[in-house]
Amino acid sequence: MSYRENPRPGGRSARVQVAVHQSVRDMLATMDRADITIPLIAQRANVTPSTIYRRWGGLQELLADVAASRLQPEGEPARIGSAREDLEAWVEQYADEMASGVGRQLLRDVLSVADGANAEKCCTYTRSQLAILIARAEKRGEPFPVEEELMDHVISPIIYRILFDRAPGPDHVRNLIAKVMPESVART
Amino acid sequence: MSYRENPRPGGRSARVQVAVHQSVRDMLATMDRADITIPLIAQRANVTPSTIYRRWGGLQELLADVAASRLQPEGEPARIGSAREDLEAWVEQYADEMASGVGRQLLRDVLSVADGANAEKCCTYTRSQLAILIARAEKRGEPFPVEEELMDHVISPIIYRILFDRAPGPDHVRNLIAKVMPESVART
DNA sequence: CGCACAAAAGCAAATAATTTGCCTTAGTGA
DNA sequence: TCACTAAGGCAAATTATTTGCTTTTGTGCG
Repeated sequence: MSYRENPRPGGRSARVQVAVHQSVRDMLATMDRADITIPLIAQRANVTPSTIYRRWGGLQELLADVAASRLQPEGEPARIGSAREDLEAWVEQYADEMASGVGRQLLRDVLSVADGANAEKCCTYTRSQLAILIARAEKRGEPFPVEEELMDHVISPIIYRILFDRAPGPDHVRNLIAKVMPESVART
Repeated sequence: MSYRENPRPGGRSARVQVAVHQSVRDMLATMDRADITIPLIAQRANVTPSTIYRRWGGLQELLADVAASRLQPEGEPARIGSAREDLEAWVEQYADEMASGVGRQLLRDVLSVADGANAEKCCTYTRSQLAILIARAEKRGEPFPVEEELMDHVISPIIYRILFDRAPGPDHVRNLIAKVMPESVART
């Protein structure tokens, strides 16, 4: 009565997935999210609603799935200058993206589903971007915080504020970074 | 076509609210959340579904509302010993509650709605508990972190991990606290 | 005290979404 | 090429949601 596993690479199943995701992205971009319904998505993607219900379960799950794929980073963090500068640039962009209306909504979508798989995915994406920055610093011999510190003391505060409070300003973001950089331990 | 403002103190409106909230709590405690529907809640609360739809808008909003009220702290942080000990005890309990299945779900519910009012509420609750701890420390002349530091470097990492990753263990929580305590600035 | 008013609830019909059983189609591998 | 299987289509049945209209209930005023 319901069959959704991970689709085989090139089959019909995969095409449907792409069409449905695309349809959702289009709709998210052009209409009010409250007006998005599965029958509408299905129509635009040229599939029947029952296909979507069987594969995803419901609107929330579908939105979470789409959101997770949109939160996947598109490339490596830019190379600006020192490892620290790279980090600052990347984090600032990350914070801006997540704090934007769209970003916020993606975060909510990803979190609103009981199955934490999508949320974990997006944490993994972030870690892997940070890992790249850390590797660069190491290669160049620059002192740099470890991943855990960055996650706990830079990423977490940013996301927490975005989700529960007001988005952090650029100065605050820079401050968070300053605090975890190995040199600047001194601080009251 | 829809009338939901903040209800007058003692009226019928307030009674309905209590009944509906109660009904939701009961159901959350006894059944699978996926089986909870507005018609069921309405039946148990002895109101009609349309009342709920008009007052809350939908299931997500109602769940978010109930979740926010359940996240409200019930009393002051316990007095254990030093300000730091009080903080440790409170944070540990907080982390445990939030990391539990129920807590996690409450967080998700509160976040899953576009209107951030409920999420902000729960951030405010946390701040006010911390403020109490800070005030105690000040009164006793014990050195203590400021609110912002606690929010950014203790609460945020805990909640981030709970939402996106694995729940932090008690040792990690203690570590986070150790880092923000004014004495223990020294650390690589 | 009782009356008029307004806000919110009830009711029920109309609409829309979701679920499900059964059938068809398209990929897969022998 | 053929049989097999997983996934999609279709349509009927079920549920949830919306909405117009009516009724109830608290509130404040005379």
